[in-house]
Amino acid sequence: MGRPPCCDKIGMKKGPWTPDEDIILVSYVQEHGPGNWKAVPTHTGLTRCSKSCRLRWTNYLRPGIKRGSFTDQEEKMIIQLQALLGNKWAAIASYLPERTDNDIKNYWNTHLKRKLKKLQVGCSGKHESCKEVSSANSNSISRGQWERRLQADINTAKQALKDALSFENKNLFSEQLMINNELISGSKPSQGFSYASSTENIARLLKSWDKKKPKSEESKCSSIQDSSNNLSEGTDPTPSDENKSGIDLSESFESLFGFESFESSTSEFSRSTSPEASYVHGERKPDPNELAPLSVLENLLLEHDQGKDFLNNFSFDENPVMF
DNA sequence: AAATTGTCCAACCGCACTGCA
DNA sequence: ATGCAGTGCGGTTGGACAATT
Repeated sequence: MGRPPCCDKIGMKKGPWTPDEDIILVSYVQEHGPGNWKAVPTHTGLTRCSKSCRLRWTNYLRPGIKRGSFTDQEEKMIIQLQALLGNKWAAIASYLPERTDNDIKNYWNTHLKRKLKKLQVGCSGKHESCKEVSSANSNSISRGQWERRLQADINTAKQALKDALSFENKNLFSEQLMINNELISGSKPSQGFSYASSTENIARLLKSWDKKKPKSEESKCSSIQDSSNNLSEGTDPTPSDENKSGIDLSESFESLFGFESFESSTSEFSRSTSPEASYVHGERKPDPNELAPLSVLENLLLEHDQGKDFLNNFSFDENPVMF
């Protein structure tokens, strides 16, 4: 089966999007909502294929996207979710609603993969877990060992998610929750809010084009702007270089955003971080089956009542990830 | 200063999945 | 049951920029 890709059509433009195109696309989505991408080129006159339009919206123009460096918490989450889910970037991204699957995938490929490899080489089999990983990598691991390792990884990841959902480790999630609550609660008209955010994205883009800044400067600028788009003023979740070097922003979030209860938190979290959250962002259709990632994991987690700080205590040395 | 190498990330490609006629 | 159309997803690429020689 199959059909020729839409991008094969003659006359379709490829390559980087211009601010003009972005504005046209955002205006269209503002008016008609996301979806029916097939109609976008014909309605807007954009010489882009529908797929390109969807991608541009999903990965760049969509409101609520956080750009800039990943926080330690995000990094840990990605590592653990990758261990649990594999390269299911969309599924992983559903737990980090501010990040696109593309972003996470890029981050994994450019940073984490290398980092983890380095660490594995670094410990060069001294550590018990390193031994296992290296032997697994060289295919000399027995099936039993492999299964135990796999089970351990799954348990580890389950624990991570459980802790992530727990009251004690609410920091990262309170941040996400706050953002999504804003979207969900309808404190502002959902479309108006969302697309206003998009307009800001465009404004940012135009600004950077105007200035013709070097790319690095531009992205720094983007981070700042996006942070202000996504969060209350004065709470920049994007780690600057200083933040990377140890300043924990989660505390400031904790002080700013209280939690009602574990139940309400988790249910909110479920809504906010499951693919449905993406729907709120205007990215996807609501699909009952898409509840799967978090619901299944939640069920898994609820089966086990063992609890321990995982995310906060996670270290690469102790938790090598196979890939 | 110029050339080379490395890094990052937006965008593309192609397959898979789903819904519909 | 079948084929088509639309969309989602993961892998890959290419260009811009940064760092190094």
